Amino acid sequence: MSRKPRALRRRELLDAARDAFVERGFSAATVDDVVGNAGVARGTFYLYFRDKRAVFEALVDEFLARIEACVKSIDLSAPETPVEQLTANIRRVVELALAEPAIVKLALHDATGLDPDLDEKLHGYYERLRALIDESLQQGQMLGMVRPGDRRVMVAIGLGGLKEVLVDAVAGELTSDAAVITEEIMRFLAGGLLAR
Amino acid sequence: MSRKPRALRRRELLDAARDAFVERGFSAATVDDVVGNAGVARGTFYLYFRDKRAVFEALVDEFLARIEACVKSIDLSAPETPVEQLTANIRRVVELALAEPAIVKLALHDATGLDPDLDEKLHGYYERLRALIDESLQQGQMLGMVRPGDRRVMVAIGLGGLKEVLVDAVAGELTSDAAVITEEIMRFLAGGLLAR
Amino acid sequence: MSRKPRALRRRELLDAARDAFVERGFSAATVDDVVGNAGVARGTFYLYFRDKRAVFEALVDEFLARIEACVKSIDLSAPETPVEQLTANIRRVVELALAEPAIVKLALHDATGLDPDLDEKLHGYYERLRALIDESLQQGQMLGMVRPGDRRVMVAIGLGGLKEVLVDAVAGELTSDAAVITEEIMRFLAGGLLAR
Amino acid sequence: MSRKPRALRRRELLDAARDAFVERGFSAATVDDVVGNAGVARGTFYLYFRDKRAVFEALVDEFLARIEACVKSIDLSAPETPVEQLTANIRRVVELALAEPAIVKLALHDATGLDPDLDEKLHGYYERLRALIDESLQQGQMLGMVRPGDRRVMVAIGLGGLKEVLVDAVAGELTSDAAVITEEIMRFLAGGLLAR
DNA sequence: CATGAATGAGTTTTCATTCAT
DNA sequence: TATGAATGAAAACTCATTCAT
Repeated sequence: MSRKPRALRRRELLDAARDAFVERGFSAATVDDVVGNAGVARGTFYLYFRDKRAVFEALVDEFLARIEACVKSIDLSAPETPVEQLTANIRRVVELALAEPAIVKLALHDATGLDPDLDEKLHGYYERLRALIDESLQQGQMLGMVRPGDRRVMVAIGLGGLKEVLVDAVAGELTSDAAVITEEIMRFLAGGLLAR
Repeated sequence: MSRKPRALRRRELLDAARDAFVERGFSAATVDDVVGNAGVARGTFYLYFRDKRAVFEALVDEFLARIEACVKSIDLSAPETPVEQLTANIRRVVELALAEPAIVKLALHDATGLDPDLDEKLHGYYERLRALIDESLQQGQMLGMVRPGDRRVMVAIGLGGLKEVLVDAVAGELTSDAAVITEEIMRFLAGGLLAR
Repeated sequence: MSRKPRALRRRELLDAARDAFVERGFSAATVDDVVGNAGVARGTFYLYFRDKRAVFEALVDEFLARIEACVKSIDLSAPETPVEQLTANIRRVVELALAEPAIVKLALHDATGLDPDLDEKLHGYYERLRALIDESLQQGQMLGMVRPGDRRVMVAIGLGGLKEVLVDAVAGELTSDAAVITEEIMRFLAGGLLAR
Repeated sequence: MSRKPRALRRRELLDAARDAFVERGFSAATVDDVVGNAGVARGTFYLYFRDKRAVFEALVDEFLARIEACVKSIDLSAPETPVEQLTANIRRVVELALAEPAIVKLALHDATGLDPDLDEKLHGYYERLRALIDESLQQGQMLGMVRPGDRRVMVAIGLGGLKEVLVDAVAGELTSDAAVITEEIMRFLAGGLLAR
């Protein structure tokens, strides 16, 4: 009926799908739910996405691209100190997550174990993120700014901790103050949990 | 066919289900896969479990019970120091995870977003675990052994970090040496990542 | 886009449809295939044909009309003998078939069992063709040029044999020499298969 | 509901499918039509056949197997003459066709152009039948019992004629007397159509 | 005339669950 | 207890056709 520019209709379907997935979970949500939310006919969905998995993938792609855009490599020649740059990176990620709670829930919480292909894709993204962080840690270790240790384990803890914080934050179980969360994360990174 | 003690048959079905779920994911795995693995007829499954969700729940229950059994409250009057007790707790969890990789994958990776009821159950478990850790942290803070800070964020980071380490470890992306993993975790808790 | 004379556009669509139907079969071929071959938009198709069946029908009509044009009634007062006239008829049909293999495949091979209306139409054509041949046979019998016998069976064998020869010929399983095929058919009609 | 032996249920579904296909044509008939005829639930169909094409294929297989069983190789050392044996072959085929009109309609009339795989299968069957006949003709030619000529064309005419006769016969457009049809076919083979 | 976005009825297919044997 | 045939609700997906632009 209402002829819309292709990109706009696609956007509507993405948003409708996001809502449907958040509300019912990816498996339980049906294409019917999605088109119902979008207010279009069933067939229209397939004009824009091959299948249900494809929308999900597009949503995740979109979110991960935005996450990646938040993370700038540490620049030693910049006026800000490396720790300041790291803090800024984390803060941007936290702010993005708080601004897009629905997608965080989807991408970090619901996206795994649904579909082998999708898992693989997510795995690839994580690998890239891990590599990025690993590299920074290595640089930091060489400069004596990061303590020595098994970097893969360090990355895993850091990334896992960050993910859980984000998920909990958007689930409303934590403060919604990005500054507080960021500061707390930095304290963890700087000194662990134990007093000395 | 072969009349087996009820408990044994149930065990076989649980194991068969675990394998099926790990291989194909909970949604994609069919009851047929499960009974196929177990070598019994379809109807038999329903003599032991109400439905497909029930086996999954039983598996998760079982695993979480074993996790909880690993975690002993810190006893200040014990001969071991609190840090030694914490280390032992973490080490037991890591060893359990490495011994039961399939279940880790299921419980920590796939169990989420499938079914509102199940999600709630898992959430409850996590809440209990969180409360346990939170309590310990509080105690530690009062004793001056844990630095001050927003405990909920501290718990989230710690738990998230631990989960990710376990998932990565069973995925074979990390060392399989429980001692190394435990030590690395403790260093993180003790001093964060940054050198000083 | 390119405004073309109506008849030309229609011709393009007919050819595009013929190709699509030959390649994928009538049922499997989609209107999309047709307009794709023709290089026009989907809607354009419906400016020229009521529906998918209509193009098919138009193609079959066209072909049957050309077949009928090949077949001239036997004229006893003509300078050529009846057998010569019959031979010429058959030869023209064979030549047409060899010149339009795609359409032969469609009209004789695929056209059937698709749609009751279309079936009826084809049946009507065959009836007319049968009647034409039957009439000639009757005339021939009266003149003593055709042996006696159940004319309906005779027609069926002759028509079926001719169809099969044409289908096989365009399928490349027989010689493509119209003269040879025609001669062989005439020998069959003249003396059957058995030696004497 | 009504538990039946597997083979019986399968038979019922085959018969139901045959009826559905004859009534509506293969493309138009739905799995729903089939299970409706059989009086079972939709899912039951898929317990016995992979899909719609599979039942059709099974029906055609069955019919062609029966056709092949009708055709005995000509045995020169038998007490019956070769022509008598040929006549008996043809008569058996005609009788089978008259006894199973529905399947004749399907296998000879509706089966082509629906599905490339199915077409190929049918084509294979025809090839075998053709080879069988070709061989007999060759033998006959060597013995001087069959006149010389392009055997492939001869086979095509014979087979096409036979098919058309059978289709017309079961369509009620010809006599239903197997003896008459057989005799008429033999006269055609023996002497063609033209008097001499 | 031409376009192609939108429609939605119509089919196929899967699979958790039941229940007669 | 064990079996596995049967069920049927539920989804995904296709595609001929329409119609606003």
